[in-house]
Amino acid sequence: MTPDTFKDLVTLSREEMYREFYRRHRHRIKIKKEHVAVGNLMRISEATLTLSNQKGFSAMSMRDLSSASGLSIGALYSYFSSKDELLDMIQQESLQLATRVLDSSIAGIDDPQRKLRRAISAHLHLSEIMHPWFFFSYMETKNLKKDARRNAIDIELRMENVFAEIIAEGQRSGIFRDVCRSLTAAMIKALLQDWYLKRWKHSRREVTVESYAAFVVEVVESYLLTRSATEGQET
Amino acid sequence: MTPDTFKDLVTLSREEMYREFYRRHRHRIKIKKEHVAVGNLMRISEATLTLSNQKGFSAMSMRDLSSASGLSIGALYSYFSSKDELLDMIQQESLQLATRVLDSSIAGIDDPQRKLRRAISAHLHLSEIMHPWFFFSYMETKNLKKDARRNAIDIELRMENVFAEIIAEGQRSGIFRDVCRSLTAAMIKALLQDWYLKRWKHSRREVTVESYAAFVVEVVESYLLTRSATEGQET
DNA sequence: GTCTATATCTGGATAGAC
DNA sequence: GTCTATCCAGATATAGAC
Repeated sequence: MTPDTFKDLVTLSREEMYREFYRRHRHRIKIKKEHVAVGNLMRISEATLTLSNQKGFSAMSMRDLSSASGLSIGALYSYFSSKDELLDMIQQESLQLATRVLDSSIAGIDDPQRKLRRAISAHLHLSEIMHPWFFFSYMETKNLKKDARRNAIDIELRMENVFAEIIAEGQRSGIFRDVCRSLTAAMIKALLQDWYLKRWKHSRREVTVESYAAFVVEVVESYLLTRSATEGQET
Repeated sequence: MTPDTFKDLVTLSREEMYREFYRRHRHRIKIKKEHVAVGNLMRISEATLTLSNQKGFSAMSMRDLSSASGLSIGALYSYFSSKDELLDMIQQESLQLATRVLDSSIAGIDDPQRKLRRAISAHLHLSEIMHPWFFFSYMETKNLKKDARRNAIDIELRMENVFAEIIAEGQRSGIFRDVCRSLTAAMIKALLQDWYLKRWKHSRREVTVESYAAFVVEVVESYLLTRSATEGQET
């Protein structure tokens, strides 16, 4: 998957994405004209992400959000009924989108090694495009209310499990060594998360998504591939 | 380094540690009787860490802190002059302690491979004992004021650089392959951080510090060691 | 649908008694 | 050194005009 085709896959939806967002949360939103609601949801979400990622969601006041989004405080409350609900909506949306895109990115691939590479690359590219969402989701999870937090953790574990499953397939077909699947999957997740959590560091060093993806694949494969497979791999 | 000797190395200081803490920040603290100040600083810090790590520092109110620490609000302000200063004090303390312990843990070791293993193990054990401090430090960095944040980032990079240096030494002496040092060091850091950021996950899976350390070493070495060194390594 | 104005409450911080 | 009482800025949330 080249970055461009991937970017197309996701960006064509930016307009669409907020329409989906609106539809999924229609029941809590007072505004009924779709095109109005979608446009404002966009402004609200983007302002929330920017402000929260700078100083944290709970330190962002409604006044801040009002002036950054261009809507009055009163208007904001037509889109959610409390600040906590806003947190919830954004969190849910980002998790849903991530799982949906990832699942579809590996659908129909059989070869475990290709599948693993694809999953890594897709996750990195997605987090690149959706950077503010991923960062927000990670940092604010612990500030969610109990139920929502449990849900977020569930989804995170399910995503990690996608990697564990791929590794299991590779082990069954004999191309991956017999290492601990859950630790290896956790390691991959940690490396993927580091990309969006420490983006300033990587971009200061002029590391691109592609080169980072290549690096992660190299590390993971040097650990996972059986010796014979490794030798078959090399230049 | 066994866990016990390491634990001893650090825990003998819990009392001591807060005395150091007090001395380093004496200039901003109004209370002059050392034994009083040290005891209260302990209560204040521990309550702050617990509350902040649950719901975030900015969501913790002084009233929360007052009842959790057992000191009145008025008394709290004898130990710091603003909530931000409290954040600062704890952040600084945890960074200082971490660098100090890490530096000393690898001092005097020459062999790069042993040095690398030792640095990894020391970091993991330290973050295990000081878990709340590490978690706090990571999560609240972005909420610091500009100067303090820059300082925190500096220290983080310097710690990462310790790993890069070790790798460089290993490359010079020919036992490590010629891979990108900064990416590899960043990877190690990410894996070390994952240990304290996702501790609930690892402990639910009954992964111990030792087994996690062994895993990280295995992954890193399988990537870093030259083929001949690897074969020399194996069973 | 959106705004302005405002009610109500919570937060950080201080003053002064003990 | 510590506590209680209190100040007041700034927070969330609502009401009602447009």
